[in-house]
Amino acid sequence: MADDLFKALADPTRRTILDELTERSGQTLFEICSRLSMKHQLGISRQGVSQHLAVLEAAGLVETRREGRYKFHDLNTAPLRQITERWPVPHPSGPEDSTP
Amino acid sequence: MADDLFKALADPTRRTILDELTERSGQTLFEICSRLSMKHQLGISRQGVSQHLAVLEAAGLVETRREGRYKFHDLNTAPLRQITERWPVPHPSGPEDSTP
DNA sequence: TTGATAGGCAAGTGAGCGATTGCCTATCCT
DNA sequence: AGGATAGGCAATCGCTCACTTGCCTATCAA
Repeated sequence: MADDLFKALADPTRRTILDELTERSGQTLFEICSRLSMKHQLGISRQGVSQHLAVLEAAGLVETRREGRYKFHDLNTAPLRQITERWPVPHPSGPEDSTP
Repeated sequence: MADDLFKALADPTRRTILDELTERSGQTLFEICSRLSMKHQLGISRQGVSQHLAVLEAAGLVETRREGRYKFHDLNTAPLRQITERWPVPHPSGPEDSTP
């Protein structure tokens, strides 16, 4: 359950994929591949990205829909709510509270 | 940076430790060891727990203070805020939205 | 000081994971 | 039909990581 979620977040490449889908949801595998190598200088194979997407999907962070030969990947951040529900985070409560 | 945070959350034992510290902050290593084996049936060595605590501390999720021969471990959930700041989570917006 | 308690350091081992490679299927265009 | 595009499956390799074992240091009580 939660295991899948945290495992999915554990990899930096997967987190970058989430960043890309945050910026633009509904991308195909090839689009994501291009972005990773262009914007992030990530030299990774198409299958590598595909496997990452599978892990993200297992965690519920990515949902997919097929249209013809295209498969679009949509972001779903809802599972992240589990985290702050499990370990309540105190309010920022006004100005920054730097620890002197 | 964020790497330490997600790596720390990736392990189920470490998440259980966070649960225990949520319930009762300021425990010592031995207290945490006892709780893990008692309440959670986790057969893990003291050094194992110690290493986990070090990882959690590197992530900023646990802060420590020494008093004599005791070292107390306090929970700090503030780093978790990064997560929902990075990938905004939509409001539950009223009643539960179960996916039928 | 001796013994007991609380914790730390370091090396070794086994399993899981990220990544690649090679080949295969499905859809679209001409 | 044929080629090109978009994606999937499976086996393999290397490396990180969790965990253990063994020994060492520091604080407190008798």
